[in-house]
Amino acid sequence: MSYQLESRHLRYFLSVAEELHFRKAADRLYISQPGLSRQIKEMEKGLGIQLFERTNRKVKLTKAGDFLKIELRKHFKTLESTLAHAQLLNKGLLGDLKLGYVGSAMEEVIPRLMNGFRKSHQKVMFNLKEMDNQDQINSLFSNEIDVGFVRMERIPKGLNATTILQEPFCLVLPENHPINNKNFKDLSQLKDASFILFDPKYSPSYYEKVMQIFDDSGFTPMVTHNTIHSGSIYKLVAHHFGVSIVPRSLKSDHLKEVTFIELHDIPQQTALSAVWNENNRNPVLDDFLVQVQSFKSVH
Amino acid sequence: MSYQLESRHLRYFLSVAEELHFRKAADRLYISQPGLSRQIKEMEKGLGIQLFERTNRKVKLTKAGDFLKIELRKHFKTLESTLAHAQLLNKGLLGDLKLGYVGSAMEEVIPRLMNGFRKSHQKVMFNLKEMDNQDQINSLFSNEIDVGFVRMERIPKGLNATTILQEPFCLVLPENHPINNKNFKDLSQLKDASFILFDPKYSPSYYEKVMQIFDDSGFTPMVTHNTIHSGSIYKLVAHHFGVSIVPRSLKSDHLKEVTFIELHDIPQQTALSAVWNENNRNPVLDDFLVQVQSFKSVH
DNA sequence: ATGAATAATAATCATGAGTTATCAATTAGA
DNA sequence: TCTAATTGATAACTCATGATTATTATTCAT
Repeated sequence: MSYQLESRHLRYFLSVAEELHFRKAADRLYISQPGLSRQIKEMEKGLGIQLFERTNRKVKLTKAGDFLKIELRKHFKTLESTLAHAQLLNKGLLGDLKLGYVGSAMEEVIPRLMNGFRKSHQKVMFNLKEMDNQDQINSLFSNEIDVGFVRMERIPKGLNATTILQEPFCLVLPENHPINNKNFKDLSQLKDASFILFDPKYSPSYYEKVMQIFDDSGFTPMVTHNTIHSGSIYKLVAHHFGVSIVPRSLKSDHLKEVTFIELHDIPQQTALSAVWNENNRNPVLDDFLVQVQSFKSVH
Repeated sequence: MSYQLESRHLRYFLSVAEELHFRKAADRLYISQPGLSRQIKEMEKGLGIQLFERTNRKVKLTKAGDFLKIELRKHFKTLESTLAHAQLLNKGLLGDLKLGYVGSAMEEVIPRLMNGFRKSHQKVMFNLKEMDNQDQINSLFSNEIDVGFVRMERIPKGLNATTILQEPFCLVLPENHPINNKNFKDLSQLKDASFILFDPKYSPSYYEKVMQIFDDSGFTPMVTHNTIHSGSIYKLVAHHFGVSIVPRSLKSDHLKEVTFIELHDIPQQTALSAVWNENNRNPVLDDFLVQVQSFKSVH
């Protein structure tokens, strides 16, 4: 264990191998010639390999030396690119980001965020998974996802959150329903209707808030169907299985079979929040959260 | 240029990355814990990469650190095998050896030498080329071949040589020739015969020696054909184009159409020599020359 | 609270990389 | 056949820095 080969030896060796001249190589390395000679000698002795043939006037590579020159050059090249790669990873310009989200976040928010983010982070890969609120919270604690997009009032301790959108609710009616934007006054007009709502398991606090709306309107709705997909809700509404209430971000102008009525006059709104684990050390996360902030400032 | 990454840093980093514990890693490296901490910190600062997440009680790899752990391990592995390869090259256990030779050397000598040599040097590749004497000498000086097998008296200065075989000449006669082993007395019996001899250009000194034999026998032969291939000589002799004289090593018992008569009673013999450039630094050469010496001691 | 575990800091030491000065051997030119 | 120039190796010494010891700060377990 008396000798340890260091990168320095390899660098020095390559310099001499390229110059085939100790003085010139030493100049190039900004060290003195005797120091270089000593290091090369030590390397030769340590490896048990004759690297150069010195004829007191000429320096020549041996077969082993010539082989090493070629191989070690490759070696430094790959080391260099490995380090460059690690630096990108460190800066968060390379890596992956795992997102969980409730379906409505995929309508607008996530595509927009990703679009802005990839301008500066082309090499970051996104892993996307639709999940209910509670699964997102669990996955955030176990670091299975980096950011969650949830609809919930109170974020558990240990997680950080920021509100992305604050939006009113929308009533969803079939196209030719007697109530429309013109004659709609308040929700009590629908106290006898069947309601199709998001599954309370998907987001209990969201469900609770919707129920508050009915409370304020003085009736308890007849909930006939539950689902977690807005598309399913619209289909059921179109086929007269009932009416529904959804966040405005799920409103779509492309649908002919259903109409939307925004509920401006009630105090309830629903918020979409981005949530993350404060101990998450994924370097990509920091940059992504900056993107989230700039998204908020625009909307 | 203030910071230089050394192998030491990489070794230390790998140790910590594997133990995830500075004390244990330091023990494994036979250095003190503070020294290790300093080196890692220096490496992190130098590369501008956060390698570990230290929470004062736990050490954890960052994404970049985890990536580097994997890559640098590979790195050391390849470096190791590169050095091992170079060591083999240095010892002459790996590499190539270029041989030039006159045709007769391929009958017995070269196959035998190669056979013995490959027992200890399986990985050495031979490059074989039949050449006339002068081409071999030139190729030795220009290092196009490492060893030559020639038939010549005086080896040029700058080359080393050793005699491998000293052998008598053989008369070559067609099968049913009036002269045979029984009634042969001396060469003057063939003073009226046609002779087929090796081309003097192929080996002038060899040719000169054969001519001395005729001189001593008191006649000048009628040389009707020249060739450089013993096989051609035998064919021509078999078809009664003439008789010939060849080195004993070209005698073959498998040939039915020609007979051989060894010329014991004349002073001339012919020598096969191995020749090499004394400045040749091919490490395989040294070991091969040892093989040549041991071949001589057996014959 | 208390004590054990762990990494970081501070101050000091000592190894060995690097320096200067010189030599020995070879080559080139007068 | 002398120099003079070139080039790598040696010897002695300097000093930068890697490593050590002693200590602190923090956290975790009891």
